[in-house]
Amino acid sequence: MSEMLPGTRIQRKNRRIILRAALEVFSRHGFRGSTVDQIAAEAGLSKPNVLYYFDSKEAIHETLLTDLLGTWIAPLREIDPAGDPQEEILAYVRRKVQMSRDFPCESRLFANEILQGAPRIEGFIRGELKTLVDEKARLIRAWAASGRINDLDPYHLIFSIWALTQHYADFDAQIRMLRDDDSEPLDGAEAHLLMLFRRLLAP
Amino acid sequence: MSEMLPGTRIQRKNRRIILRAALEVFSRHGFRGSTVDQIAAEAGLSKPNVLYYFDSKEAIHETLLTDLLGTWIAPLREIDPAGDPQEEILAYVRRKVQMSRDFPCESRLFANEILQGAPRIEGFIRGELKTLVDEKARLIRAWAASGRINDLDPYHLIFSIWALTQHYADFDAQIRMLRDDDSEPLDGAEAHLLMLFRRLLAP
DNA sequence: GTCTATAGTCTGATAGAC
DNA sequence: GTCTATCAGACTATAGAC
Repeated sequence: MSEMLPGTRIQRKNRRIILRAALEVFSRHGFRGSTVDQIAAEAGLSKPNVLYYFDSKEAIHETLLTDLLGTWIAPLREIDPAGDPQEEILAYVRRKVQMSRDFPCESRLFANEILQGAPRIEGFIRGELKTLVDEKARLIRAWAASGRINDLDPYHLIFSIWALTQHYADFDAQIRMLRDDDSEPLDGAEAHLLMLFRRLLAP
Repeated sequence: MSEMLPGTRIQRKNRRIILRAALEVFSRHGFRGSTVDQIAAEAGLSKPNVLYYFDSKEAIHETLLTDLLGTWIAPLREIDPAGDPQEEILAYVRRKVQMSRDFPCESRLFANEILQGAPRIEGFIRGELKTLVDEKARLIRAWAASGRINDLDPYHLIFSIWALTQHYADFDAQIRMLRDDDSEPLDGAEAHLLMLFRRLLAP
């Protein structure tokens, strides 16, 4: 958590500026495709100054990824076993749509990482994420067994939610080029996705 | 089309080997993140030899992208206005699943390009692809108006098909890490996706 | 056609003045 | 803390021997 690191107020502020700039750059070009120069320009600082606040380009990237993972996993964790099955899953879809709206760069940073084979977050995926996904998959299976939602493979259901919601952040460039109006694609998408999952989940 | 370029049999063969290797490398690390050294190693050739067959790293990447776009657009083009609406769309989903199965690297190459803002294929997307998508969107709207399928936004329907099918190629690394068995994720996915779209399209 | 050697450029990181 | 200057290594691309 970069907010809790020691340092003066100006130090913490500059670290935040650099992280924000680096997120913009890394999310577009990936780790290898990004340069410290680009990050510095985006942050409005000199290259040596960026490397004064972080030990290395790698350290900036690692900080971003680590900060991201907690945020990334939260919406799934919030699914409540005590709630109404259909409403809980639809609320999860809404939270994921909101994430694509509020954190498109974070979504692309994550996508870039997975596209590359997830070398830096393999531990997170096989550990924390897998434990949580397995737990929620058991919950969804139990809900299906009780007949309250359609009986479908819980893993493919979760993958479908990820695919559909993250697509609007990750493939944003393509979607905007294919649309005539300049309205936010996600506004129409939310209603579409909720309708889709309502139909899919109906017993 | 690289197959139609002039040259001896061995020249065409080496060009194919290089393109195959470059596809593997570019699809994982993006253009900037890939090196000619990596491509040469993957192809089993020396670095200068690779640059004997292609003018530059950029030229290899451009050849790959150009070759890809035709393949990429074909499944959508095949949707037949004269066919049964639901069956035509489900057949399209099947073709897209097959693409993720047969051409996962091509899918990731495309994803990498879009993530970066689609700088190299903006013309293709705004031109050829948009024309085709608009045409098929009108067709789907007409089908919905006739009451033969559920009335939904045709653009979001198409985006949903892209998101769900390509996810299994692009996020393959994550999906495999989250599964216990070593069966092909796409085998179960195809049945799941067909069920999903059958429910979504039902009038 | 394929190699070794290398030119020229870019990039990550550091030194040292202020 | 921030800058200019710069080094060391990696990278694309080419020259030239064979």
